[in-house]
Order: sequence, then C-alpha cells, then structure tokens
Amino acid sequence: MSVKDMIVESDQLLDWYDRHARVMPWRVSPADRKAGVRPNPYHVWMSEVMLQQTTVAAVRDYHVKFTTLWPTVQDLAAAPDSDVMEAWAGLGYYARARNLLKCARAVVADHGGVFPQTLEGLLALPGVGPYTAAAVAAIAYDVPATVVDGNVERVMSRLFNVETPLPKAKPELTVHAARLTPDTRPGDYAQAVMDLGATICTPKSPACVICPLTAGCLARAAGTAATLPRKLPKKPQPLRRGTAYIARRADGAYLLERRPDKGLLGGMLGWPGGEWAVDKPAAAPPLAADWQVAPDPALHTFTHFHLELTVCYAHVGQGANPESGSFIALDPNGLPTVMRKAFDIALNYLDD
DNA sequence: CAATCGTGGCC
DNA sequence: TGGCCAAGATT
Repeated sequence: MSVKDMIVESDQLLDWYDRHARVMPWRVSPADRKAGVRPNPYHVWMSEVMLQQTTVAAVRDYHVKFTTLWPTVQDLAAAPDSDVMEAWAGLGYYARARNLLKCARAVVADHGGVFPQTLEGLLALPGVGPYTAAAVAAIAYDVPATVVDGNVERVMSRLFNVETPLPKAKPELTVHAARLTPDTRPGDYAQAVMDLGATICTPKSPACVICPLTAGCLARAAGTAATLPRKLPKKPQPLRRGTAYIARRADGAYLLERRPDKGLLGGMLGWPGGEWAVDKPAAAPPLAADWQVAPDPALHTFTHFHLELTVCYAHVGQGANPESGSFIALDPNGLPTVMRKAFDIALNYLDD
C-alpha cells in the first residue's frame, strides 16, 4: 500500500469517526474536539485502565462511579485501599485496581498531580503498558502514538490480509498500524480504529458492506476477513474445587477475609475456605459452629479454570472468635462475583 | 516468554 | 450451552 493510499485510508476512517463516534462518558466528541475542548487526562487514563480486556458496556457505570467518588487524581490518591477495591468489585482483573491506586499516588507524589505527556513517562507508571501509554498520549495529549489493542490487531490483520497467527503476528501488525497513524488528530484516529473494530470490523461477522475501508481491504478482496486474525489454539480449562464458609453473626455481620495482594482476587474480600485445587484438600472451617452444607455448589469460570465451590453456612453467636478474618457489615456488591454467587446460595438457607 | 489474572454477553 | 471474546499488564 502506497503512502498516498495510506493517507486515503486514514482520512476515510476519520471521516467515518466524525459521523459515527460512539458516545462515552470519558470521551470528547469529534465536534467538540474541533471546537477546542480538551479531554480530561485523568478521565482518559482511568477509562483506558478500565477498558483493558473489558467491554465499553461493562466499564461505563464504573467510570461514572469512580469519577463521582474521586473527581481528581488527588482525591483518588487519598482514598483508602479498601474503598477503591470495594468500588472496583465486579469489574474483574483486580490487579488493575491496585495499580490504579498506585499510579494515582505516583502521579501526585512524583509528578505534581499532572500525568506525564510522553510515552516514556506514561510507561513508567504502574498498570500502564504499551497500549495504555499510547492511548493516553494520543487521546489526551495529541501525541502521534500508535495504539495496538485487540481491535487494531484485527483491523490490521484484515486490511493487510496477515495470515500469521497471533501472538507471533503482533510485531508485523504493529508496523502496519504505525504506518497508518496520521500526524494530525492521532487521538481521534486511535479511537476511530477501535470503534471500527468494535462495531463494524467485528470478530465473527464483520459488516464489510458498510465498512469505510472496504475498498482497500486485502482480506475483503481475498474473502478471508471473517477468518482473521488467526490465533493459536487454547488449552482446555481444568476444574478446581473449593469450599466457602459463610458465617453470619447474630448482629448480621459476616466473617470475611482480605485476600493477599498477589494472586487471584488479590486485595479483595472473600469467604474463608482455603485453596482451590483440582484435588481438593479438606479445608478446615474458620471457627467451630454448626456448619451446614448447601445442596447446590457455586459454579464460576475464571480465565484459566472452572471452579466448583461447596457452600457451607452457619449462624454463630455474638462472641464468636475466628482464627483469621473479621466480622464485617456486608455489602454483597463489594465482593468479587464468585464470592457474591456463594453468598446468594447461602442466603437461601440462612434465613430458613 | 508463556502463564496468570475476572466477568458478562453473545451466538 | 459452552466456547469465544473484550480499548492488556505483569512476572
């Protein structure tokens, strides 16, 4: 593809974006951008962290909640860890929440509360990798950085009919994406490619008929669009088993444990019950009580294993003294989803 | 570098 | 209905 053709593709994409940009709480519309309205870097950064491996639909309400609870990066930096983890509950990939807070504190402590405006400066922040650094630089600061996310990989693999499977194809796709990035409106361009990938150049049934880039698309010409990008096969997911002990004290408080920062659901509250493993070891209850076993287990699927969680429940007295964890006035919405599932099952029996 | 790390929606 | 998928970072 010639330089002239690339400019044509970029312009067509920007024209399409001007007419079809999706509305999002953290986004400044193309029209407002042209009128001189600047995106809020704090809002952009937060949206990009939340959007890592997460759909726009899932992120929207969380972004509104976070920017309402903590309107500035200084507010977030001053927030207690537990408040931030509770607010993130349900969004998944909880390392992002821990890094979000670390990053806010670094921006306040090391950068005077202003986000760095260079790729290198952004990359040095916790939870900010190549994608997020490029996205913030381009969208918030008009730096002609190239974003390469799953959408861009898919669009480039089709535009240039790249048949090498991911992740091996990533360097090649990155080169294509970089050569298409225009010097003007790099932020709008980045969002345009991602919007295109999310709404038209979709994984399963791409809407090539209404695609603004259909004329120059090599996969469209070759008839391979729906099969790209190629990916290496995934491993089967094992089944792990575990136990959740749900103790309700007479005053309505529940026994919960704060999970260690590293590992699955790190930093989140959860039910006592020991490790989850393929060969389930007998997990001892956290305290002596008249434990009952719920007939239906909690079922949940994580990224790399399925979980079958046996739910045990008990009423305990006001003087109950657990070996670990503490009794907390529970907001189920502040728990990770798998813990909330176990709680919902226990509630069916605790009130009997 | 391959593995780890959540969740909800979709067909 | 179960596998696939989503604006990846970290180790």
